[in-house]
Amino acid sequence: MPKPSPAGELDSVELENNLLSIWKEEGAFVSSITNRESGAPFIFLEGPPTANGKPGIHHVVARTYKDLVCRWKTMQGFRVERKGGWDTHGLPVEIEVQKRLDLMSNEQIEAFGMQAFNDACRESVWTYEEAWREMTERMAYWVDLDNPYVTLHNDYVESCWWALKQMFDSGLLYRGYKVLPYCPQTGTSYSSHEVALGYKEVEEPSVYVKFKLVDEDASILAWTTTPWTLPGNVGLAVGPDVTYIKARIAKEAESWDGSGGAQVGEVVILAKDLQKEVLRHHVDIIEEIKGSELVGMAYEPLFPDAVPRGDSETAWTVLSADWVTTTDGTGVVHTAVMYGEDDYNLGMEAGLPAHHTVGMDGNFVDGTHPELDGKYVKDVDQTVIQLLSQPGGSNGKGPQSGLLYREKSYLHDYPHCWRTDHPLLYYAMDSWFVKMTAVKEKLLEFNDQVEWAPDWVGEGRFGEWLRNVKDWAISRERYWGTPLPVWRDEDGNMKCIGSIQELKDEVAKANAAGINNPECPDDVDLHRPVVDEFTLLSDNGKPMKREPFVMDCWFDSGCAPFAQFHYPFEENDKFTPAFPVDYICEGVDQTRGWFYTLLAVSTTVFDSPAYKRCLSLGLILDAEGKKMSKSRGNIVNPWDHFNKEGADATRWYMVSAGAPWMPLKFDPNGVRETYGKMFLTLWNVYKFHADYAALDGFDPDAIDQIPVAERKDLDRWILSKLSTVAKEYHSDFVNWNYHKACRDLESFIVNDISNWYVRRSRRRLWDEAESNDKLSCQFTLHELLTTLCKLIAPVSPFMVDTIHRNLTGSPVHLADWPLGVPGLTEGATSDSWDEEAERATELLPAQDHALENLMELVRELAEAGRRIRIAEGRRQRLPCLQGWIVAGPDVSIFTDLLQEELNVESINTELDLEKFQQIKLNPNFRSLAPKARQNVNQIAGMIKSAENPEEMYDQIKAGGFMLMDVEITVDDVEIIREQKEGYSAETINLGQGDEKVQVSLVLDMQDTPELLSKGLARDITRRVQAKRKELNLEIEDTIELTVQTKDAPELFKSDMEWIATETRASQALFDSEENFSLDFDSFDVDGIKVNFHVKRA
RNA sequence: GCGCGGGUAGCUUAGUCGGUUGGAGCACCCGGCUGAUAACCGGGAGGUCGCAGGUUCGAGUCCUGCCUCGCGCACCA
Repeated sequence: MPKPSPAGELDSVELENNLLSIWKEEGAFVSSITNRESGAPFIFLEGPPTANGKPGIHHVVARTYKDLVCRWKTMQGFRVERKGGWDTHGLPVEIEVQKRLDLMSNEQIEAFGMQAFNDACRESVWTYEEAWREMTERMAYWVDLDNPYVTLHNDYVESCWWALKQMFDSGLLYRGYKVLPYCPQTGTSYSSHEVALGYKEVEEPSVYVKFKLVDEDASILAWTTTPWTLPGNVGLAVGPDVTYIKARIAKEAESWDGSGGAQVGEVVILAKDLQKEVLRHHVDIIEEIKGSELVGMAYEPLFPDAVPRGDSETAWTVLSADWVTTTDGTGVVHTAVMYGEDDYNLGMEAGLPAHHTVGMDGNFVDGTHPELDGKYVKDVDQTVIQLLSQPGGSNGKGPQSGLLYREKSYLHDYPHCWRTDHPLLYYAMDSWFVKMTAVKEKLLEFNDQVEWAPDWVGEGRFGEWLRNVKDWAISRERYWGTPLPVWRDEDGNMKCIGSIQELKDEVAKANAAGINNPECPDDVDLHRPVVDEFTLLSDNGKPMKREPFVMDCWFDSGCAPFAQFHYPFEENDKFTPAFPVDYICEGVDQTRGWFYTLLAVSTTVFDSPAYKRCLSLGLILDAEGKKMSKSRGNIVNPWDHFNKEGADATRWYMVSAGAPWMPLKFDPNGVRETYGKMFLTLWNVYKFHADYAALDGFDPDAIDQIPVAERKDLDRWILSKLSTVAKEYHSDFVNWNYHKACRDLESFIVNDISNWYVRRSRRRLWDEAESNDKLSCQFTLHELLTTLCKLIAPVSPFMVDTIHRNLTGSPVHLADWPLGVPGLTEGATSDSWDEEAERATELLPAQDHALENLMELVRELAEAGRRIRIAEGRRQRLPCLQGWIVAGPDVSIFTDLLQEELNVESINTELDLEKFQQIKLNPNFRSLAPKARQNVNQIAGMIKSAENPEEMYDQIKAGGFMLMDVEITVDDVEIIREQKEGYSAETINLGQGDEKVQVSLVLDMQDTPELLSKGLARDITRRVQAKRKELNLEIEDTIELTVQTKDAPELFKSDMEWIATETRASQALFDSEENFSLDFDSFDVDGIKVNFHVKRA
């Protein structure tokens, strides 16, 4: 190791920028990996961000946690390769481009040209790549951005195709006709995780409609919140076990809002439980009927021309469905086969006609009703209501009062398009699915194997999702994405293509059969429209066209574990040992996103989990607790902090502010605090060491190192504490409690190292002569700092690298974790994550708990002394003649230290407790309560208010002491010692339970001429030192000092000499007369005026 | 509506198995200390521990209900 050079002044931004260029020059990131060539692999997988949005502070949070775990594992000896990644497909990209090119419909895009449109998308995804790269580098997130995986690359897409083919071959990929949330504006359906992005609360008209029975003069009431689905009605569903009533309107309603109504004498049928909710008329109940008795009854279609009956026998009849409840509506569910999932399933089961009354454009198809045809469904709610309300109703077969019973506005959350805000329509359509329901048990089983942080995300939120798993709708009626590689002929024969080679072969086969295909080169672009141009040949010799869909872009990212390596087409040796991955980390919003799609793909393709550990991060909010979003304009720009406090402070703040999974309220002031407290303090501790080490030519490799056992108690104490803190820090890391680790370490640096160890050691290094004591201190600081650097490095990698390099000559990122390098041990695996703590702690200095406890007491005593002085009005610089420490453990090894801290001439241990103390008894509820039961409070009161506690305690010790028939033993009371009145003393309590210690400090308050002289000397010295600093004098400069005091206590010669030495005065003149001079400074001490003058010698 | 996680001083938060006096930091006020930094130390002020019940000798902590915020889920018609 080289000898340290002086630290210099801190400019954290400059320091970090310097390091960034050094790292770049050295290839630091790469060498941190090659350095661990022989280590066990630890596999991290980067969740790909999309670069068509600007990076914000929330990305810095996620990248910090990714980085810190990877750096930590690297230091532990693992080989941690980190490939970057970009998510480049999907609707967000298309929408962005559509906005820019003003192409707001599919027709417009196709008119513009699919190739040109996709070219624009391909370009758009890199809009902010540079910004991402700069942010990533500046924050020191070490990830390979020069060789990332990119979801739009042919290699990546080919791997996705391969995965789809695996699903296709195992029957998990299927084409279905299903009701899906569909946006007529973007012309595409959505998967459940996309739908979840767009729920909005809206108020809409809901209607109660009469369905006139064919064979009876009565109507069944049904309710719907989507009047536009009524023309498509082909059935009514009732619960077989629900009780319904047949009721006759008895008299006119008293008041009536809106349209609809009923005449006296009309008969309606609805669930008994909902009568009060629904009916606005007084009715006579004719009879009660079971739902099952209603089944099979026929009713008049509302819009007779809208849906052709076909060969359905059940159309427009009452059907039975056990999911019907009476929580809302009428207990009768209006069923429009094409516009509801339950409706569709019931319709298929019961044989209802499946006919669309609404087109893909969201408009009613011709032939529905003259007043509705061609109109957009959401625009004609009122028209539907009017048609129903007219006399006889929309079909003319209803009662004079019409077919509308009531309308009511209804407030509910309804899904909207997450890109265009357009309300989604549930719409039956062709779509492709992955049969996730078939592997549900596997999903649950694999999820159980994942170590989730926090565990409730895995068990609760994610587990819940998996238990309700639905088939994954993966096709999109869009342009920019991985094309669905399935070709289909007119008979429904299909082929799924799993590679470029296979595509080429099939194209060649088709060409041979006379189909005129465009060329299909090795680098054929695996995107639309290129792949659409190919017509393949089915086994029956018929032409097959590609199913015109692209994949849900979440499917792409779900393929990342293998597609990043172009598996199985190349780099097989890379993928196999890297799966499942060890660690992923993303925002909790990815639970249903990436966390799910990874598992979905790995389960269906590899029958395996995709990741072993998942850290799910909380959302990031602004300082007011509001979610950060572009629209609110409350996004914090990371550069505001990178350029001010630096990335170290920003990262440390984010990690220490709270548990990773808790929402983080990002407070810019918190970053400033972290900088001021943690990093400035660390720097000054380092500076203290480095400056003196440089001055003294300290050599950390010197052979005459002083063994820890031979160093001062103060040194042994701080080193012991270092071990204790480091172990705790490590174990917090293992348990994902990074916030706790960082908070404790910060407190150690500020309170223990800086405010106690360094402050108490300052004079040791001032000593210009070489001494064992000074060396002990230097070695101790050296060891402290180098260990701290290693502990801090994963979280905040900059400053500690500078420090480590200066102190040891090598970068901290190649250093070993102070608690061991299990990744390097023979036969290690990444799963030994938890086991290393045990094996490697002997690397740290020896722990001495007794010494740590003793120092704790000493520090408490020092604080108690200050409190006593304040209470007595005795200033700190005026020494006390003597002090007594009463009771407690032997603190004699720290007597000198205490004398200095307390400014007491001599500290004595006093054995005669009685002299200063009296005792008090306090009840110990924990042991008293079980036997005293309800009398505990009375007994406690008696103990507390004992007139003579000493006597009572003696009786208790003697045994058989009873209070309210309960025997009180020594365990039931706690002895509190407090000072007797009239003493300048303070009692402190330390420890808990049996280890509880009470120690008192008593200070002598008398004044003597010697004490007054010493006190005055200290005050003068302090003022002169301040003046020296004010005059910008160097530490080694000497001065000429003049001091004038009048009516002051006598200043003894020895104290004058002391002042001169302390202030480096080559000449010191003490004058008891006041000769005012303008350039003299003056101050008051205990009512005495002191004038002084400092001049550089 | 259902599920998960929060609600503790003006702000950020700790609080173990229920134990009687709920700790810190920031900010504020007073004092002290300092050749020690944006530091440090002591003291003060600041708390209906979201609300209401319950269990208990005793509840921030356990139970029930409610309010509220966030997230997730949900077309239940």
